[in-house]
Amino acid sequence: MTLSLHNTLTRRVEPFQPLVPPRVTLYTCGPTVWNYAHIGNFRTFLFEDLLRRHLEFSGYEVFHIMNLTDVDDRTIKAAAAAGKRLAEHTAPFVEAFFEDSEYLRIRPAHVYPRATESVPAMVALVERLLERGVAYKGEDGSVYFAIGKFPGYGRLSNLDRRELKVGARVASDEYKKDDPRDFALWKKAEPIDEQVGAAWDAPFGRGRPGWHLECSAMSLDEVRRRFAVETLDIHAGGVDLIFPHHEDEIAQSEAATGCPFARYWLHGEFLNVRGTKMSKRFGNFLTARDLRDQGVNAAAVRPLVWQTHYRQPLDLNDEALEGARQGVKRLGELHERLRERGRSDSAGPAGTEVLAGLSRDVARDVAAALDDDLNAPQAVATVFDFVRAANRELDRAAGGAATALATFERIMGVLDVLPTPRALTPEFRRWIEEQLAARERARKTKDFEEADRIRVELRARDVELEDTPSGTKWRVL
RNA sequence: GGCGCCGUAGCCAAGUGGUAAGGCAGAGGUCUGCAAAACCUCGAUUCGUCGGUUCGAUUCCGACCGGCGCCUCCA
Repeated sequence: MTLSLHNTLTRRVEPFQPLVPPRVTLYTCGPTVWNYAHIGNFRTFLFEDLLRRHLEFSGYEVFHIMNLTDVDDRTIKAAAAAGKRLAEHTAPFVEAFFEDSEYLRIRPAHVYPRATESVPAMVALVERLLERGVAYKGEDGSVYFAIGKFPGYGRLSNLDRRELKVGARVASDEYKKDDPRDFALWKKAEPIDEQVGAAWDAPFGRGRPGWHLECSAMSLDEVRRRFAVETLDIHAGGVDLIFPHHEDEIAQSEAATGCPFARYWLHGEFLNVRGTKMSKRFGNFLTARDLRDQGVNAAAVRPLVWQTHYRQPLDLNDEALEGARQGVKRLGELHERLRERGRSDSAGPAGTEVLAGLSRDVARDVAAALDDDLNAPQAVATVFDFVRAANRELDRAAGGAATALATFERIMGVLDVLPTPRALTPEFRRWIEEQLAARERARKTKDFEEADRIRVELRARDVELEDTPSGTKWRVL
C-alpha cells in the first residue's frame, strides 16, 4: 500500500508522489510569536508531526521547514503595547514555542526561518512580481498583488466567484487598491512600525512585509537554495489558513516563479471547546504550559489528538483528556511487560512466536491506516487490538516478546505516546523501598491492616503498587 | 449572501451500499489476603429528522432541524 493524502487543491485523497523521490520538502506554517501558542495551534503542529514521522517511517527523506512569523500586525501591536522593540517582545515567545513543542514531543523541523531574518528574500520576491507586472504600488505607498492578473486565483479556497458579505471584514483600506480583493505584499512603514523597529528599506519604499509574502519568500528561498527547485512537495497548516493566506501564497509564488508552489496542500481542522474553535479571541484557550503545569503528561495530549482524524474537528474536555490518559497508561503497562519478558525471552521454536506474529500484523495495519490519509484513529484502534491480544498471549507465556517489543517500539516511534516515567530523587526512591520492605514484613506476618495502610500512604504520593507472584512492583503515576 | 465542515452509545470517536472499529467511563466474572494490573463477558435492533434512489443506506440524492468555521492577515 502506498501513501495517499487529501489535497485541498483537488478536495480529494490522492496518491502521494513527491517531485523528486525519496526527498519530500515539507513546509508547515509556524506560530506567530506575539504570544503563547495554545493547544489549538498545537493540534495542527501535532498533525504535522505525525505527517512528518509517517513520511520518514515510510522511507522518505523529509526536509521540514517551519517558519516563525515574528513580524506582522499582531506582533507589532503587542510589542508596541508592551513598550518594547519587536525582537525584544517576540524572543520569549519563540523560546516558549520551542519548550512547548518539546514538551509535546514534536520533532524539530530542520530549519526555522524567521521573517525578520528573511527580508532580503521578500524584497527580491516583491521586485520579481513588480517586474512581471502582477504587483503595483498603491496610492498609500504599499505594494499590492493584483489578483486580476493571476487567473488561478481562488482555486484553493474555491472562493473565486465569491461575493463579499456586505459589511463583513472588508472595511477600511480597500479604496487604496485597484481591486478590493488585492492583498498587500509590502506595507508602507507607519510610525508604530518604526517605533518597534519593524521597518526595512526597499527599492519600492520603506516598509514591512505582508504576512502572506513571508511564507512564500521563506519557503521558496529554502528549497531554491538547497534543492534548486521552486516547488514544495507538501504545504500544511490549519483550515483557517486556506483563505486568504494560502490562496495568496499560491498567487504570489506562482506568479513569480511560474512553477506550482506546492504539490499537496494539507489542512488540519480545529480543536474545539464545546463546539467552538479554541481561540485567543474567544478566551477559551489553554496553552501547552497550562497543561504541563496541571501535571498533564504530553503522552496524554498526543493520543487525544490521534484519536480524531486530522480533518475532523476535535472536541476537547476533561473527560476526553482523562480517557486518553488512561489509555496511554495501558500502553505503558504493556511496554513494561514486553520489556520484562523480552529480556528473558529466548527465541522459541519456529511457529511458537505468537507475539512476534501479532506485532508484525499490527505494524502492517498501523502503516496501512496512516497510509490512508493519516487515519490515526484507525491506527490507534489497531494498536489497542494488539494490546489486548498481546496481554492475552503474555498471560499464556507465549514466545516472541523480544521481537514484539522491537516492533512495538518502532510503532511508538511514529505515534510517540508512551508515558515517560517521572524523574525521582534518590531520597524518594529510598523512601519507597523502605515502605515496601516494611509492607512486605507486615504481609509476611499477615498484618494486612498495616500492609494496606502503607499502600494507601504510598498511593497518596502517587506510588501505585502491584503484588505479583514474583514480588511487589511499583510505579509512580 | 458566498464557500465549507459537523451531528454515530455517558464522554472522545473510526467506518462501510449488505446490516455499527477502538479508547475512556460503567456492570458482572477470573486472578488476588484485599487491591492493582491483565484477561473474559455485557452496551447503540441503531448512526439528527423526514423523504427519495436501491433487493438493501448509517453510508448515495434532496429537504429540513441543530451546531460550527472561513469570507484580507486566526493553527
